Amino acid sequence: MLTDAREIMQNQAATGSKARPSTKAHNASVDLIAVVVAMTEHGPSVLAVGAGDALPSGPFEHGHRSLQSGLRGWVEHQTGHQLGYIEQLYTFADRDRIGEEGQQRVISISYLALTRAEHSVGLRRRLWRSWYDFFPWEDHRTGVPTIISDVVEPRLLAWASEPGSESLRRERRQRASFAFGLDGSSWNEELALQRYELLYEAGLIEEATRGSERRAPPPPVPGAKMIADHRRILATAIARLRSKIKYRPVVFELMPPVFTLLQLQRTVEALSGRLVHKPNFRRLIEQQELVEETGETTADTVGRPAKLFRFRHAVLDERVAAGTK
Amino acid sequence: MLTDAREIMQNQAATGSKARPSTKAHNASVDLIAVVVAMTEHGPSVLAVGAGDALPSGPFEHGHRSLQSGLRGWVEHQTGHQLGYIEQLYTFADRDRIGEEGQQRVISISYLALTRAEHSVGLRRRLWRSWYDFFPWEDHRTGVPTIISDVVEPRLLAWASEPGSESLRRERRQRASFAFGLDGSSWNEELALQRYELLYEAGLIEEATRGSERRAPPPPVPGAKMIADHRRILATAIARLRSKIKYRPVVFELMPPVFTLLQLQRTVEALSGRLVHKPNFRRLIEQQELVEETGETTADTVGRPAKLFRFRHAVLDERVAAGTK
DNA sequence: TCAAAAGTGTTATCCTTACACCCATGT
DNA sequence: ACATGGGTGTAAGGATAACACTTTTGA
Repeated sequence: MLTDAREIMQNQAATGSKARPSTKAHNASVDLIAVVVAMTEHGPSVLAVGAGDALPSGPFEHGHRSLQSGLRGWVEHQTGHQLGYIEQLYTFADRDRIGEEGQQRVISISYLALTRAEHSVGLRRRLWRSWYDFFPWEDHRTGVPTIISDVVEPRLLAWASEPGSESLRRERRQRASFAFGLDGSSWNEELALQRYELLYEAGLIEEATRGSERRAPPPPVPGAKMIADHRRILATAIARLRSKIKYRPVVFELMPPVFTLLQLQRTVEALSGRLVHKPNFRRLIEQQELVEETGETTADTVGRPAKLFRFRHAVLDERVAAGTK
Repeated sequence: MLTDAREIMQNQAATGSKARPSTKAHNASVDLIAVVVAMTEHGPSVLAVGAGDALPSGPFEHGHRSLQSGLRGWVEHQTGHQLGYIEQLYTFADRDRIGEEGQQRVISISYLALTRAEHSVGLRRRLWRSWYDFFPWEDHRTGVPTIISDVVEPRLLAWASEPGSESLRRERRQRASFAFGLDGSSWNEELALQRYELLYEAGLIEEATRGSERRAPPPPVPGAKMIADHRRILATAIARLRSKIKYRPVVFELMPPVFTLLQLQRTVEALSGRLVHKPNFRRLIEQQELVEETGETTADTVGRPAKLFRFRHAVLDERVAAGTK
């Protein structure tokens, strides 16, 4: 783990961060990518463009005042949708791409944005797709999906039984059990990214088997694919959001101004992919003083009319830690 | 909140992410910035370059295989230090900088890295500085630091009493109390970034008062300054690390291969800036099976010899959630 | 009267925190 | 003997999860 010879030879006086060698500009193009989430009739949904298999994105341009405003601009251009809450996800460097003057580095900065589907303006090419179209194994609201025991588990076990060292096989079985709640492990909805990466590593994701790979790739696990690594970015967003709703009041970005507690509960359940205990959920929300009654009740559907609530925006000043679990 | 006219006029057919307008390349230079943390005799420390007021950094170059390897390269060049654990912090766009051909966008990608101070090779310009030099109000290991009641609290209250609306003043007082544990609030060590931002907003940070500002800036709160926004990046790293040690076993990246439980406890305390209950800490660590006995005991110092432990690297496979609280 | 949704009360369990105390070793 | 660090037992308190049950409306 020592510095290799070349590095040592090159070392001269260390330079402070501002005294960088300016002999040559090392430029890259910068891409902004958005995972825009809203609740639709089909569940927790993500805004897609193109053939419904791409996240809205575009280059960071000189005219953009900031990264976030650049992102807002592209999403509005491509989907006619205004963004509210925005949070950065991750930055990564794509493989080199061939540009006009030889190879060109591309930096991609991904964001998670939350809105309401009705915020759209006009009817451009815009598509809401349930995120469970892309990750059918992530929806546990009606129990463990059959796809796990029917497809995911056997194929992961096959992968974990491939030739190799026994310790490698044991490690693979262990990771699979932990990520998907097999054997004695319990399901943890926040591991969405680990699950995707595990399937990817096992060659069970369509995007993973491309070009000159091995001779017989196993058939991929069901789930709509996306271009490039957009599905991985979506998995990152889902994991982040599932984690965040537990300690920050971000669900309300997805709610209409006025809602019932059951509607709020259904939203949380849709995001986390699992059911919650109704009486406890209501107590938790009211006890945290996240909402206040409007005084109105629902008149519409069947059943006893429910009180209507609105989010207490004041909690954003009062406390940092407050969420739905 | 509607799309403005200019935006609507510009809108044509929406483009998928790969069908971006390629008429003009929009390039930026990319900077990598590292917050390298280790435990030294002076407590939790950060690797500084220049006059001890800059984080190691350098441009992402074409020769770099990845963002992380570029970061490793720059840190090794500037400090002779090998990095182990690395995690991305945040990406931001600096204000435009004047380059050779007019203005030039600069993207900065910041990272948190954990190592041990002994990992250094050679003696280049390298400096470990306790992070409490930069944030003296963050060390609560020996009780609430006097600087809070003597300096921070009165100046924040003065700021919260400036002319303006009553609701603004109430909001400022509320934020100050919450962030610094004033009035009835309790201290939360994870709010390091919010505290820095609050002080910055109140004009109490030296870096905040530059150029043609108001007539009489108040004297800044004690604490070593850094160039540009490096101190803010450091605050981000501290907050991230303080949060992360609670649910991921990252402390061990800072420990020698073999250590006593008290040494581990001291490290956790140094990072979080507060003391922990010894018996409970030991039970927690052992119960989580994060460590295993080496069979050896310490022979050196005063007191009863302590058992030596090593980190069980296997837990990285077994579980994702495991930490020191 | 029944289904659907809104609610209330209470208990069991676990986790965290704190307190009290004993053990082993060197000066 | 006492200071320093290692180590065990146990109980109080709070948060979480679970179960049982009542209320209000529309079909």
